[in-house]
Amino acid sequence: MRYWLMKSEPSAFSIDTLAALPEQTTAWDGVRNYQARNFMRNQMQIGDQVFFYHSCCSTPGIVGIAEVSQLAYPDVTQFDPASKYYDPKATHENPRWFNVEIRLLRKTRLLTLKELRSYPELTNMRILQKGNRLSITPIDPAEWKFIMAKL
DNA sequence: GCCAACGTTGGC
DNA sequence: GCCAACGTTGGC
Repeated sequence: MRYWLMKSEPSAFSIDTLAALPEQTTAWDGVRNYQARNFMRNQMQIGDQVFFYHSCCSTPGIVGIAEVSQLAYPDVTQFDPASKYYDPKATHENPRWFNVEIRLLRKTRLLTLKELRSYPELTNMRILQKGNRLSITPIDPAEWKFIMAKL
């Protein structure tokens, strides 16, 4: 089993949006970055654990724990001309973009980016590196354990 | 709103 | 295959 961190902008889709859904499950669609896609398509397994992270907000940080509840399948928004995630180069025969589904396990306190930066144990985290923009990043098991103990 | 960093596109 | 231009991300 692997561990991940997945970013979402709360103005678009927050932890509370997820919590309010009937099954507390959502398709992680709209990812248009090849590295992030490859993580979902090639590596994510059902049961993988996920930190849900709020980015692009006044206080970015980890706000919840989720798990992968469905393996990757073609992202339906790439075929929808009305969607802002529409990709004219994608076809049903040869889809470009994939998404997993995740289910909320629980909300947590807000563990801020600032606090993450304060722990020497976490200095190698991808999300703390300068210039990092990747919306899905793997988390080291030791880092996962360390963060869990702080939540 | 600013700006640095990064990814993607497209001309050559 | 290179690289400049452009668009996007995301912290501050």
